This record gives sequence, C-alpha cells and structure tokens, in this order.
Amino acid sequence: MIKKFGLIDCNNFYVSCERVFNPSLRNVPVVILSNNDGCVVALSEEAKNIGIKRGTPIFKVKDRIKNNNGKILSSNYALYGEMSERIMNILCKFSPEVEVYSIDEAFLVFKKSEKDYYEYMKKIKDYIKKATGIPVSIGVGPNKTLAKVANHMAKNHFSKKGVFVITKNRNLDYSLRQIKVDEVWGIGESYSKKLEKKGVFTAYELKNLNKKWVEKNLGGIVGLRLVSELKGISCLPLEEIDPPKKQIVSSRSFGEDITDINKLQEALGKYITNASKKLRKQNSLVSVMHVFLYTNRYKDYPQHNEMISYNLLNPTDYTPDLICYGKKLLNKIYKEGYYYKKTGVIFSEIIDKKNRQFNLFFSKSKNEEKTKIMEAFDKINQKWGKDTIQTASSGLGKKKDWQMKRNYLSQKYTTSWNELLKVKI
DNA sequence: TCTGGGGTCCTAGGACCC
DNA sequence: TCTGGGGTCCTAGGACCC
Repeated sequence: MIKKFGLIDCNNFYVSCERVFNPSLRNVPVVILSNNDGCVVALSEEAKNIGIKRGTPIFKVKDRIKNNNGKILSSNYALYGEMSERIMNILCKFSPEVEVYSIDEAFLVFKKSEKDYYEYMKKIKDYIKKATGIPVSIGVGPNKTLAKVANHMAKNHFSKKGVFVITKNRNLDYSLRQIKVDEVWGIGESYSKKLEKKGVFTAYELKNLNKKWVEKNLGGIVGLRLVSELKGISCLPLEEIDPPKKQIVSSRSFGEDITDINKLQEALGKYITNASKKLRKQNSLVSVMHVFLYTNRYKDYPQHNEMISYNLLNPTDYTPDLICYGKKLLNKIYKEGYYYKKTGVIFSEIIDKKNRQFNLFFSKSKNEEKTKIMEAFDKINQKWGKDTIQTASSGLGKKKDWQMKRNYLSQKYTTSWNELLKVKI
C-alpha cells in the first residue's frame, strides 16, 4: 500500500454547472462574468479556442462572442455553491480524508496499491459525472504539488483522458518536462518572469535549480518547499478541518459611481451585515475593523482612496453595533464631490468567542441580549431565506443603484422553488 | 458605457527594549 | 576613519491561490 494525494478539479466548473441545466449552452463558447458583469472569470473550451482569456473585460470581447454564437452569463453563486456541495459529499464516500480546497477542487488522500490507482480514479470520475453532470479531472501524485501537476497532465496533456497518476520513479520527470513553469502551483506571473529570465521554462528545470537561488528569489521558504515537492518529498499536509478565518472581507464595486454619502452608508451596512454573519458562523468576534472607500481607478477624474481602522474596546459579532462604528468611520474618510466606485469592510484580529477577555465596560446582561437577538436574526434568515429580516440601515427599497449589475443571470435551478426547471411531457 | 472578490503566507524594515 | 548587539513585535507590501 502506498499513500498518495489526489486532486479532483471540476472542468470549467461554472460553465459546467450552467450546462447541466441549460443544454443550449453545450458545444458553443460560454463565458461567465465577475460580479458587476465586469470581466470574464470562467470560460468553456470553445471560448478558449476563439482566443478569449480569463480576466478580460467583457466589453473587449463581447462582439467576438456574439459572432461565434457564444453565450454570456453573470455568475450565479447560489447555483455553483450548491453543485459544489453535492460533489464534495460524493468525494467523502470515496476517501475518509478530504480537504475541500476551493469551490471546485478537493485534495484526497488514498492508501492503495500502486496498480489500483488509475482504475479507482476513473471510477470516481464516472460516478461524479453520472450523479451531478459535472465533468472532473483527477491527478494523483506523492504530494499536493505533484497531484496538481498530475491534474494538469490529465486535463491538458497525455491524451486528455481526465485521469493521470504520477509515479515517482516512472513518469515523474517525463511529466515535469511537459509542464510550463508558470503552470506550477505557487508560481505566478512575477516568479515566472524571473525564472524565464534565468532560462528556466519547465517544471523539470525548476526542480533542478540551485537552492540558494530559489530561496533568495522565490519567496524564501515557500520556494524551497515548492521545489522539494517537485522532487517528490511531501511538505504540505492535508488540511481536512477548515481553520477559522483570520480576516473577513466584504466589499463590492457599485453598479454605478456614487457620490451620495447616504447611499455609501447603505452599501456599507449591507457588507457589514454580510461580514458579521460570517463572523458568527465561525463563533468569532472581531477586535479591529477597517473601512475603505475607493474612487474608480480606471477613470481620470480626481481620485480619493482611503482606509481607516478602529480598535474595538469590546470585541463583538453584533451587527447593529458594527454598522454603527462602520458609519462613523466612513464619515471620517468620505469627502464630498468624488465619484466613488467601491467601499467595503475588513475584520481583522479575529478572536475565538470562548477566549474573550472582559474589561470594566463589559456588561454581561447586555451582551446576552445581543447574542439572543443575533441568534434569532440568523435563524429567521436561514429558515425563510436570505434577507427575510434585514437591518434598516441597508435601505429597504427594492433596487439600488449601488447594487451590482447581473444582467445575464441564469435561474436558481437548485435553491429556489420558484425557479426549478419545468419539464414538458 | 464597460476592468471581481475573498483569502493566505512570507519577508523586510522600523521601532523599541535591555 | 571609527558609532553595540541581539531580540521581539508590528506593519506594509509583495507574492500567491481560486
């Protein structure tokens, strides 16, 4: 029995989710847009084939998509999140050790005999496709970095069969020679430029680089760890338990530029509500909050970008108090006459609720009351749907001009009774 | 007209202390 | 000419990920 890491990665995940419910999206170029319908964040193979790239602003490629009978969609996170959950649940049936790495990726650890790996991975792949409609690729290797490499092989090289197993002695070097250095997990734009300057173009060449150079130029210990993993040594453990977040951010660019402080307050109130909900979910309290306000950096009118921080005397998770502090902070950095594009909140110095330190100004009875209010608040929204109960500060009218644009949104096929697919017989 | 959002980790350098 | 040395803590900034 040999212990190996597997990486399951959904192919073009957002597009695949949409295609499960809408067959007219199959075999044509499809792109999914970021919040605010700004730029392309996910795309189908057909879209890649007509030269569209992730990150491109949609206005630059809109015509090309139309001319190729392509489709454009806003991102539908309710749908993707739910499909992701289905897949992760399936994976737990195949291995007791699963790390959910992102919405569309998971690491697994298996202990099997070397020859069984390929068939077992194929079984998982077929099962997920059948049960959810989502195609996945699976890479297996002696550690996480090599599982990523194997996944790349499964997807893009080696006849694109969707499953690839790296064996340290047999095909490790062969695989590393196929992988370009910027495709290695942990090598981004800046490092890959440095590497190319040094004449390093493949993962294989990276593996054989001088240690001193790697430490100096690729982020110290991070680079050393990465190269060790390419050599087959396992440095990164499987992390099954989601550690609590050390920082929680909530922000959005507006649908339109905003000058009015009241509208900024409304939007900020909404983001603070969102962030504090996450805080309560992991049983934490925030002790430092930051509020920021940005103008549109792509326009040439006057710019004003500022961030302000506040140390809370009593760490809390109580939304109304946090909104109250947030508004005061926003007032301090707001300047009249600027066209703002984005505001948001950052919670940092997050502590465990159990380890709270009390001080002279802490009122136990008041605190218990607040805890009960928030519990009821969260329960109602969980049972009756998001935003059933809201704070008045986020503005209660229907459509807001600060809200993000989502002009191409598909249905909530899996999370709303009113939007289920209708089948004609 | 139009350019996302939410995270983590690491290092370097300054402030401060003895 | 020459300006201690070592440790800790904090923050800003850079790099990466999806």
